[in-house]
Amino acid sequence: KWQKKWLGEGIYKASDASKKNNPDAQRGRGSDLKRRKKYVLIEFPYPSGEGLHMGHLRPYVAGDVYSRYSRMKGYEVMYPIGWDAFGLPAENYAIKNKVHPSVSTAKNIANAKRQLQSWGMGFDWSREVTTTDPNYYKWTQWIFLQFFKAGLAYEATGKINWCPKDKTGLANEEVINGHCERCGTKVVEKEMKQWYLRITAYAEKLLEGLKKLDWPQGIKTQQENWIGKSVGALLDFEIKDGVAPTYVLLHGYTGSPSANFFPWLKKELERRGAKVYTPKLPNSDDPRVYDQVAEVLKSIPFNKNTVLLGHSLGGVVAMKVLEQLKKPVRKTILVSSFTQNRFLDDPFRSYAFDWKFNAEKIKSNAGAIHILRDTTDDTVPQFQAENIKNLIGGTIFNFVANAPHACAEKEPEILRHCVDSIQVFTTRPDTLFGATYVVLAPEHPFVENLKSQISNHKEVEAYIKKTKSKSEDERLAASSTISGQEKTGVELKGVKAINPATKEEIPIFIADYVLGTYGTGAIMAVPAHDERDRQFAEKFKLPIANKPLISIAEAIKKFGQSKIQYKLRDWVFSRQRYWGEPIPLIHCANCGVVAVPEKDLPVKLPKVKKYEPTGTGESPLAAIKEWVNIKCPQCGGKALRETNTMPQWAGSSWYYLRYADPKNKKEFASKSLLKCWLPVDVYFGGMEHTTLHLLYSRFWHKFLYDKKYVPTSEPYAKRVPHGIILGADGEKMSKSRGNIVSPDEIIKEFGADALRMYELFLGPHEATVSWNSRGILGVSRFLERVWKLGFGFVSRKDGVSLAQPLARPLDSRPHSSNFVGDHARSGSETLFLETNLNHLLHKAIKKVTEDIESFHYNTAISALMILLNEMEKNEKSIITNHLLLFLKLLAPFAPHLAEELWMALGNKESVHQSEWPKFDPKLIKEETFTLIIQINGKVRDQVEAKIGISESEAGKLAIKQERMKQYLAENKPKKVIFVPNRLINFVI
RNA sequence: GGGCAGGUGGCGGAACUGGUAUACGCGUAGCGCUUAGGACGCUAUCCCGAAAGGGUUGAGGGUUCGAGUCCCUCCCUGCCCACCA
Repeated sequence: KWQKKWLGEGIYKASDASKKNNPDAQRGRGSDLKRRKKYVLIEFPYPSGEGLHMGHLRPYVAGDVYSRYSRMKGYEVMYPIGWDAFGLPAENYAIKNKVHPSVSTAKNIANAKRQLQSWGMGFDWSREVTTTDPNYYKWTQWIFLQFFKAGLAYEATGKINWCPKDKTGLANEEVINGHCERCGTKVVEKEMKQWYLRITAYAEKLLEGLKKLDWPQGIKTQQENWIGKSVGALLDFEIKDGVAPTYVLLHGYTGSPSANFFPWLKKELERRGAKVYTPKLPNSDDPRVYDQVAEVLKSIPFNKNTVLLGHSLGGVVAMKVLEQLKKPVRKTILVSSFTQNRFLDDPFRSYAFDWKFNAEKIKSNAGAIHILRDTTDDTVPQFQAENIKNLIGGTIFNFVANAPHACAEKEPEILRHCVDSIQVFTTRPDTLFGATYVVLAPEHPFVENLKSQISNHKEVEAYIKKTKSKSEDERLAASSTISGQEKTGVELKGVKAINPATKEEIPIFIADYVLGTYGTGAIMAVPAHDERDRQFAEKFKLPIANKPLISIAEAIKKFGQSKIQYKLRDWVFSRQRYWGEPIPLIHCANCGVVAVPEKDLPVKLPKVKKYEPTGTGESPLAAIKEWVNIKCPQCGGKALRETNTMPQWAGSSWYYLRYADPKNKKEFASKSLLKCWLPVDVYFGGMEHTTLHLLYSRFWHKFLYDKKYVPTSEPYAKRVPHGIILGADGEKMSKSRGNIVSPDEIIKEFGADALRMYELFLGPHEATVSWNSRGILGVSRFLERVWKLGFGFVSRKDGVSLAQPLARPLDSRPHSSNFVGDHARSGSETLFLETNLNHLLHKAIKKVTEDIESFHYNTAISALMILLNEMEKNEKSIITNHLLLFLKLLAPFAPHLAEELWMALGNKESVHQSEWPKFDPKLIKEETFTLIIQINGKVRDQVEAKIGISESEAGKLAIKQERMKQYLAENKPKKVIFVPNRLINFVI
């Protein structure tokens, strides 16, 4: 009854002050209030086929109580709700049952909505949003394009976490102990081209912003650790004989020896004593291969110690040169090169070029082949690296160039491949003198790099193979017993590194205790200072040199560069699945990657026949030719749509912004409304989102803030996390355990008020609790007693007997006591009792108010129970006002019962629109207190005393007590401690 | 191994900046009301003891007139991270 009425009257609608276009204006009720809004947020649910469960109930009830309370306090409250409706389950359901996800999603939403309303949730339904609604994801795509335009969304080839069951790539944050966060399947590594969001660019801001947030320290620390900032240095350990005597550097199409990284690289190599040739290739704007090759062969002497480097088309020239050589060179480095006529940035004149290669000849002359691929290359397609490898072999090295297509002035990564050196990251550059060996991660490119020089190459290969085949479980087992576990590794024989400080030659190892994904994948080992290095050194009988430290600044200045390293990785942002927001980009053969123009947003998901992921790394969208094939919006030429979709985290990264302005068609939300509502004042949610949603949405928000689209630097001012609800057996609720308690069933049996109150009464909000089905009887009885007290009072007062609308049959016999109506009362005795009740009520007002504000709902309910016990004892002296106050305190917790009784007492306006009571300090003041009398700190007696009693009076009063005689008759107290209004302690 | 949160009756849990440990509820027992009841009401319920009294907050030590609360050592549980140089 009340749920319908509340919904009909829209009592939970948050009104926008901005309609008056004046967000700072006085709002809400109460004349002393200024800018009083409360934005209360809960994590919007995923509408699954199973419906909402206890896990949803906890934060939602907490948020509901808090918003009802805040509304009564006079705040303009926004407590919105929506649906995080993209995601795998809907898609998997579609695969199985051939039902379009939008159909099942709509059904599930309707069901969840019914549930939420039956729980008595006071959401503002007029602001409902759904992430799968094109009107919503239009803006998700729009925000993505802002990232893209800012260079914070990029496509790169790299190893990513791949879930074989869900057949999709995962973000780092979605991998839990090597398993898929969603389905629990073991995650494998897969090399794929993926879209990334450059969250690492915001690492420092995300860290900095935490400081001023009113979040629990534990949550902040977790985010800090996840971002994992380390301040240290990059140091280069050159390899003995790592510098070749001769270098030949070949520039690319339209290039010259004075462009890009060439001058810098030449200088660096010459500084190391090498001879460097950087020929100017003829006709570089209209290159004819044989002219260029002839020029190189004519002017440069090649020998077995030559390193040949070609950038871009220079790489093609290099290959052609190799076809002609008589003897092999030492090494060939191909930077951003290719084997097909596939320049993307210019109509390249191909007629003059010969795209047939003598692969065998090149292979035999090239020496070690390094194929350097800039993963951000926008000129040469990424797959060209594979083309080269297929043609002539060699190793692909991925790196992020300082400018796309390696066009920056300095590209140290290229230098590193010219001069054989190992770069390490360390937080202790001051211990450099004590570095007695170097350790590489097994996947470190160096091993391939110096293959020919490593004498025990077979042994090394075997070790690498072994570590790669180690299962996740084995790795976990190894790492969980770190201290006891023997470290493994293999020395790379035949090569040595040079400690830049001592100039000593030191051995190089590979070992799996060094991670390929952190820092540079290589460390300098200082066994004297590092426990892990010491363990390793002891096992392999390596020297442990206790050398003096140098200053960090000096070490960095002389031997390297300072470096701040984060554990945080860029966010893998593409998924090879159907049911997600299409990434709004277009691949054009001429223009490269082009953003879908804003006017064409949203890029709607097309209808498909098959939802199955292909498993090849392409989304099912790739199969829809008529959707994929499109004209390039820039040049009008043939182009293809990006077929990857966004991860589920996309829609939830900004939904709280949309709530401020859910119907807006021109922008994702108007600035004035954002200014009106932001930031979210209280955000209720689970611990499991600490390093996922909470981090992602802070990142989006900070980006939007930098672009001046949102008015605050942080989205959520306060975070209130909650513990999980376990089954009665203390285990996680699950179908297989059969310990699931459904909120819907509880409502059927006990009603929504009992469900809500018991959930809150179970324990502290942040604690893990078990659902004990019997325990709900406690709050259920409490509510029935409230009912009896209230209706007994009303029927007595009005002389009518009222129907009993409770589902549970109540005792039909008349209540044992006799109520006295307001008007029938008189006399000093009842007045005294009335005052006493006032005292108790006002104490409860104080307690309940404070407890709600600190989210100690369990003790707030306990205070209500104590109050009810007292009111029942004094029920003859209850007046209407007492009951009204009580109902107000009860209203946030048990909104239905409170409303029923409230209306029965003759009110016209809902209790939820009434004003939260203030306690009167005068009424709370106690006149007496229990003076505790202690001997040597042990309680021996107690006596009632007046508040404010002095020490000497208290002493006299205490000594008078009968029981004190045995202690104080013979001994004079050595010392007396008096705590005013509390205790007196005699030390004897 | 690291970080965070904890360890209080038969159970869920209270206890403000050190000041009556066990609030509130569940369960249990007795009584009342009942044809009966797993409904309702009343009473009792940390342990030992007939009582006086004594003991008790994971274990042990310390500071203090006084410690569940502060300090040290150790044990255990949950969550998160995990060889991050």
